[in-house]
Amino acid sequence: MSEKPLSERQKSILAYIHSYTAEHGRPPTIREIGRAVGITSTSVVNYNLTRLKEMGFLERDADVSRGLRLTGELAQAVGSVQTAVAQAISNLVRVPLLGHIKAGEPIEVGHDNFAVYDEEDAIEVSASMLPGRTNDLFALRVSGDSMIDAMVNDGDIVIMRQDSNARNGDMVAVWLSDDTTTLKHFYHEGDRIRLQPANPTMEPIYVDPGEVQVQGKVMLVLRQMAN
Amino acid sequence: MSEKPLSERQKSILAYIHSYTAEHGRPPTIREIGRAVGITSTSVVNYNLTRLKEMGFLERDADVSRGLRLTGELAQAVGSVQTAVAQAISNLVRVPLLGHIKAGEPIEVGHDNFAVYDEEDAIEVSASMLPGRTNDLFALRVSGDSMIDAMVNDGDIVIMRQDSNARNGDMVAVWLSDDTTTLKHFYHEGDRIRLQPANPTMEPIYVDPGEVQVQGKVMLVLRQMAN
DNA sequence: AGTATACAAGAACAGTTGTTCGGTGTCAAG
DNA sequence: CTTGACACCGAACAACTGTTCTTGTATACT
Repeated sequence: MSEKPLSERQKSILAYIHSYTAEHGRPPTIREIGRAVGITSTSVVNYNLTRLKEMGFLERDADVSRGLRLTGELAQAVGSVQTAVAQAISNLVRVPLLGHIKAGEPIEVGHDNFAVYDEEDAIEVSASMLPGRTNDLFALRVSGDSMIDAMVNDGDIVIMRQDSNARNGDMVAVWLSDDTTTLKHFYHEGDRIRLQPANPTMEPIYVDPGEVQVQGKVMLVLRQMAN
Repeated sequence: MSEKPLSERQKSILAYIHSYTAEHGRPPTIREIGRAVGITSTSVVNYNLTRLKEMGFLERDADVSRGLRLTGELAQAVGSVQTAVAQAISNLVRVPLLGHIKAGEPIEVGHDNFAVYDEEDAIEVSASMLPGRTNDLFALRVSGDSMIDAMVNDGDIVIMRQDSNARNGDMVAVWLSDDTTTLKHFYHEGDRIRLQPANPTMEPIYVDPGEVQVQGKVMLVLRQMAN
């Protein structure tokens, strides 16, 4: 009995209930439906509503004005929506993809406005993976193989937080005085700085504090394998 | 005029409209409000509704049953919500974090039901980074340094698609006959298989098709640098 | 033909619902 | 004390709304 296809009339009734509810915040009356779909008699609307209810498309509260509500799609989208939206939106961070990071160049940060929500080039990540503030984050795409000692490949995306003060253990993007940019673990050791590659088989390098300029702190590395 | 505090009665009216709408998918009638708040006369409810409307807490459609709707919070949460939900949810993929991947062990996949939406251990990623189906994805945390030749570090998270048929160029998780699991680029070459490390400085290995078992296809690698 | 079923239309009914109007009590300003 | 704004109550009204009943049409099946 549930295999019968919906008639055009029933489809437009469902569509009208959907749009009307979305627009007015309440379900339409039987006569409003009839007027919209082109039915002069309320009984015909009622007939089709009963049919649609039997097919499971909507629920009805007897003897209650506007006592109908769509099941599934919209019922959830109106009923339990505030929680779903709150969770989904609050857990989703949109990080602008601002440029590239290459070995021989400083990091190019196009504009300094990080509160971007409608950009096309952006990376969406769960907020649970990015602790702290989420408004001073930006993403860069790695160009070239020069970062392989940091376990970062060509094409990888690094999400960074703009911060010129690094703490011990942080992985930072540093611009060295020899015009190279690398990603290394940062350690203050007395009057010099140890830059430790992420790859444990590789040796650290030691530099003077004046030779390094911390461009930002790496928060997350993303690598897409398939497109 | 807008600085007057809400009376207890008005606050409970607003609360009732909110909860009633969330529960039934339609605004309450004047008499339903009166019954809930403890007002016997419909005119008093109407009086307070007019007052609340003047204060900007709700809108009213004259001469329409249930013709009231909360402004702000709920009006948005009901009106423009389906688009927000559609965007937020459709762009957000929740990948279950099923276990660990180590060098000396096959991949352990706890349960074979991937349609997990309420698990605690899950990774949320933008759907734009995960092409194709999103229901047969799972995530594994890498243990140990055995994957450094695949540019994958200890603690990294790999998101994989369950797929035993690999195509040339795919990065796959393979279980070799010597009881090691590695991540390599997969290439069919005649009657043997070439497994190419992601690190371009490392040499490939060649194996017989019978010696490899493809556990899945790597879609994404995640590395959290800071917690 | 006869029958059953799905679909549709119009009318009428009864309960619901927003609105309005007269009246009451309180409280502070004039 | 009087006045008026404010909050409230009860009742009545007219319009709205869901339901039901009767009738009609078209199609398929026996």
